[in-house]
Amino acid sequence: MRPTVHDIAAEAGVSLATVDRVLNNRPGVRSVTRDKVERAIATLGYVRDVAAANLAKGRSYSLIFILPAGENSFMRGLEAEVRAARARLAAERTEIAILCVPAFDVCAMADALAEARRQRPAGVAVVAVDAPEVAQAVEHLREDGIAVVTLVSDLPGSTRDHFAGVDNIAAGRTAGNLMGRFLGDRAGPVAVVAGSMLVRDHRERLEGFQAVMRQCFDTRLLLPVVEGQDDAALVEKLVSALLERHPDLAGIYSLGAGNRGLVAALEKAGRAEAVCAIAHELTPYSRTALLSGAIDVLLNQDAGHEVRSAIRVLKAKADGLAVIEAQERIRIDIFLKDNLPIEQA
Amino acid sequence: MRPTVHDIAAEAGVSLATVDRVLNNRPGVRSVTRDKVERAIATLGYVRDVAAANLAKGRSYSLIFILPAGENSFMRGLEAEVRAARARLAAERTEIAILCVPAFDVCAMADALAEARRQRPAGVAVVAVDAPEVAQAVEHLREDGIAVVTLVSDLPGSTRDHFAGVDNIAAGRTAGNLMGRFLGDRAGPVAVVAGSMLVRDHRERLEGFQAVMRQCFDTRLLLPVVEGQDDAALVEKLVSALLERHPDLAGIYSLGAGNRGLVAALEKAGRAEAVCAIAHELTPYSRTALLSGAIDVLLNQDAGHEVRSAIRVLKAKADGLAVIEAQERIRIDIFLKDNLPIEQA
DNA sequence: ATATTTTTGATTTACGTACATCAAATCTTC
DNA sequence: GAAGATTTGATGTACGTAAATCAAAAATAT
Repeated sequence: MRPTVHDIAAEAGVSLATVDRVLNNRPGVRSVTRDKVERAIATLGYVRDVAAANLAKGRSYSLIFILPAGENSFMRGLEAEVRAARARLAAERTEIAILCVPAFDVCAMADALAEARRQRPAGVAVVAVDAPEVAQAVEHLREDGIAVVTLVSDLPGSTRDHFAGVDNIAAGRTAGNLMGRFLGDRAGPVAVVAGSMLVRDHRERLEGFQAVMRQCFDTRLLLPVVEGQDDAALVEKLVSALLERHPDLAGIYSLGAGNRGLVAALEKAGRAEAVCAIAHELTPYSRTALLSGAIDVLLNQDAGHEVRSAIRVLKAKADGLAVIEAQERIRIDIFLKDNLPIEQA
Repeated sequence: MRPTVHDIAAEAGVSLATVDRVLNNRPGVRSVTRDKVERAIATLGYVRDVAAANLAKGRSYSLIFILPAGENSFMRGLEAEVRAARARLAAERTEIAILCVPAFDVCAMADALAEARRQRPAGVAVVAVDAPEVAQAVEHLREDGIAVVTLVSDLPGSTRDHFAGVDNIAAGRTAGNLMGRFLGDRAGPVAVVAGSMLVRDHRERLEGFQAVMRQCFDTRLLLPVVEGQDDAALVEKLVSALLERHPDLAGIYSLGAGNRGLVAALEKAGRAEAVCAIAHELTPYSRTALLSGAIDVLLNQDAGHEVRSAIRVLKAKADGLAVIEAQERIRIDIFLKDNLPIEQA
């Protein structure tokens, strides 16, 4: 049987009230007495029952998630994961509210953060737009003792408690390594399609990709980056142009969204097989393209993991507890058609 | 404020006792009354506070982990993860005991399972040896209503509740795909080093690897499998022989343990760079080899994830709850030197 | 209508911890 | 050794649910 506070009191030869004073370090205990109690705790191996403690304290966690609106598949998947987590955590004194704001809109995001602050939650998770106004709004939250976690996209200039997302430089490097090795001695240049260089993730992926290509595959010609604004139609136009201009194009690294356009362009040109395509994020579209061979490798961040990690960290930070960094590291998934997880309904 | 059972009683116009009868489906409630209560639950959006319920019930989970003894790096890492989880879960009414049994010893494992059964835990997690006696012992546990999860290595002939591990056929296919593409047009045969064909994981990895090589890279000569018994010294000897016999050896897939031997052989022959090596499990040794270039790709299963997943599933099964399959799927990590996680102390 | 069974209400205790109050005991200090 | 301050004990209530008891009410059977 696990020891309780009563057992500690008996073992230490003090009253329950004194044990309580020691456990919750309240004043009015002589150090000799405190020692006695602490020794009893150690010998009996007492650990506080957090469930009972939270019940007694009436502790509950209210969290707010701020996500970009719009029809980005990945972001909608992320939202679905937040909703799933909310349903599960309803039974565990944790309430989650979701705020959707227009994508890439600095003012809207700052406003949403201010609104979140007004609601005085225990913590806020935000897919951050990398702007000073947003960093400023995060500071205000932190000043009010609200835990803040950035999700997917970080905000390095701020004092956010934690970033729940992948190392995008490493992701870019990985893409570079795979591209270089997959192409081997095959001739032809490599193109990079980004969403926008204004977004931190994309800049970092590009940086990593270019670094590896320069370092390890320096004979390979790297074409200038084109920006598709994460828009499928624009991406298709740009990639079609690339394919036309470079009949010997060997590979394409698509580090943003809009993969539908990439695949459409490749297939219309009849070069889906010939060109080695590496893209990001597993969505219904990219899954199909991977299986058909139009895309060769998909790099992915698991939205479910990111959301669950963000929640764990927010709760821990709200209670002033340490987080296990190793457990909260979000890994870069590499999917080939052979290790694609079964599609879920 | 979240509604409580009292609120339900008030809303439904019945007593607390009746609400309790409905919630815990005890007998003695007319269906009309039951409906009233259920409607109140729905309208107020009541969800049972599991922490309070478990406290009241005095519910606690005792789990037993059965792991192979020996100096296998991966298994010791797994044990460390179990210990870490035990320390964390002590505060959450979950007690974990660890039983180590000699590796690959069918009798010892059956005995351990019988011993576990005697202790009447809520659940048992076991790194299963694939043998009928073990499956039989698992049946006995299940008959006693004890939840059973296989860990890392499955036991398909049994009625275990769940398998917490990776799809090893997919892992083998992934290795095959990467090997084929990394080698490209380079000439030379590919060798496979297994631990033992008596172990299910290894058989499955081999099956997947061979299938992809035959299917997609059929011009590549695949040498007959050699078995290194997961022993570094033996692996070194076998790989050295392979290197000598095949001066044009292009690649090696090591699907078992003993990577120290693999790397030693490659380095002594001065062919660490030239030969494309794909191996399994991230350990301090394999990490070094990946960074030095001796190993080109590491496939890994995250022991921490597997342990935490096993615990979640065991608790859910013990309570007769459903598990979220998507959340419990253990992914195959693919590590290149570029996406290797920071080493933890 | 009465007897019998079934359903419901009212109330209490318990789980392990937090927190508050007030009295009693023990220390300081002069 | 008395006055004051500090430390400790005893006790009660609360959190939200589970589970039990016994009485009261309502339904059903005779």
